[in-house]
Amino acid sequence: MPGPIQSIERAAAMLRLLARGSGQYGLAEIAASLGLPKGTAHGILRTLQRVEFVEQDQESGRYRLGAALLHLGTSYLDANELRSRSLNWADALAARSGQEVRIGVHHDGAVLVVHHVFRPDDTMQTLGVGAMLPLHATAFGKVLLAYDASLSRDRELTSLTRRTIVSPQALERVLTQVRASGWASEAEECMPGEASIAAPIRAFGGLVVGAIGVSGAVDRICDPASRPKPSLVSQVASAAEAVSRALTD
Amino acid sequence: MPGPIQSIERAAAMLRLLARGSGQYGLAEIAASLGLPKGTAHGILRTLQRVEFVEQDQESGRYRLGAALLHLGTSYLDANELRSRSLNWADALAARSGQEVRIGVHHDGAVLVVHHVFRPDDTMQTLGVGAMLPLHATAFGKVLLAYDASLSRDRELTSLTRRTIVSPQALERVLTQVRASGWASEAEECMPGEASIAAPIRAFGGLVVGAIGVSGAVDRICDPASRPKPSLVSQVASAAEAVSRALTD
DNA sequence: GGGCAGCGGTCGACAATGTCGAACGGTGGC
DNA sequence: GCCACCGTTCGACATTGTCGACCGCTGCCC
Repeated sequence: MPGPIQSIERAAAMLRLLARGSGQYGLAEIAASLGLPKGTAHGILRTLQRVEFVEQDQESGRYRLGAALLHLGTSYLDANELRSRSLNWADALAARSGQEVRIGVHHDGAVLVVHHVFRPDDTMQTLGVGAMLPLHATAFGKVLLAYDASLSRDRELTSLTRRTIVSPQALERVLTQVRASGWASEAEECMPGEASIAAPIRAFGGLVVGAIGVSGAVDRICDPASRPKPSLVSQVASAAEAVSRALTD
Repeated sequence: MPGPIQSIERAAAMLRLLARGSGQYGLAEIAASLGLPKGTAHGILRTLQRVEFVEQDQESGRYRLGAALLHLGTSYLDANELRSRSLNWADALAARSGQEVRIGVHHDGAVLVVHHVFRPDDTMQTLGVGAMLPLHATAFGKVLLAYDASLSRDRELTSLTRRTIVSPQALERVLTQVRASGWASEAEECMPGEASIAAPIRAFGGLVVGAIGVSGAVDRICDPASRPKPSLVSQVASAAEAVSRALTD
């Protein structure tokens, strides 16, 4: 069996690099980061620019991601069956709970948000779709970790707040609890002052393909002892079951 | 000067194809659409799948866009300076006008929406960012056409509603009017019952780099004679000027 | 003001890769 | 049950992508 096409893999690596950090890199930086000669990197960038996957800043000469990717990303969402079948339930959960709602899937060692409903009364809206959230420090991520044995657990657990779980043993205990209860939560493990609750979305045969849940200020999501509010847990679990049924019809 | 890298161009064409229509295609369809032998198309798809730009449905064997593209699309937005500098003004325009607001740039013969603010009281939110809108039948598109001589005008003008402008001469007269007034509008030219108003966002030297505007039900955007409401025109023009100033600071 | 380092970019020799025709097993429709 | 067409594999080889050497330009430092 022949291997993958080298120049396409290199182009993809280049795009991933441009999606990180400052989002703008010079030719020499890109070449160095990917271990490629400048001539090679330049040839790939010239082609990516021609297909509008990359743009070059006229003044600084630096490269960044191009507009064509936005359309491809949106098209991915439009065709994403999990998302299209979950939309109504997600909106209903937002309306009933009064909290912001997300649907996430596992992608590249993180939670990729494929749908995001704002809190109905928020005016400063930020685009949550496309964001990558940590697996170990969000309720969404804990759900995905709990039910997907293929996900790597030997990745180092980064401390994001004072409450982030960084011990693999402690995380494993939490995941056992998630499997027992059928939902996950976290309070101020990802961001200070913020909490989340999530439950698994299952496809045929019970396979977990995503997570749906709510998040927001910790005093809206949890009681004063930082425990998730039972009414919210119930609403999230119901929404997850409804979405799962929609997926298997 | 050597040409572009063929396999990267082919991969990009494949991704663009998968962004169209049903969003799911078989190998033979993809090969036929791009005029490639099946073996060639398969090699490219295998690599795109490996880098998660493409997924294959297990049951049908068909290919679709992959999750990695969503993250790249979002990263493009995060790094888009026009968008980041416009966010506050767009939100302010939405709050003041009570209408949904979009910011668009020209991309691939259409208007690419890079920011979208929902009407504050809408509950059924659809993701407008990443959508491609027609140039000739939206206020956003007319603004971009009016001020960008490089945009092709010999593309056939598709009729979308009974009111769509399909005559190049009629469109040119409208664009002359847009340049004279400094803003554009349309009522039911793109979608029945919908109207929009937009104004140009200028960078250094007056170069038009995008358009900002409002859209919604025609009776909210226009008077009973289908003319745009002067108060909305004024608000859109003010927001466009404010964004333009933010871009040149 | 001059020199130098490092930038983005170009070009062509050639080694390595990507191409693609032929063949395969599987599936669905008639 | 047969056939057409699917996705997939494989290997010969022609073509392409690689990349070292070199370029002009710019900014910084002495």
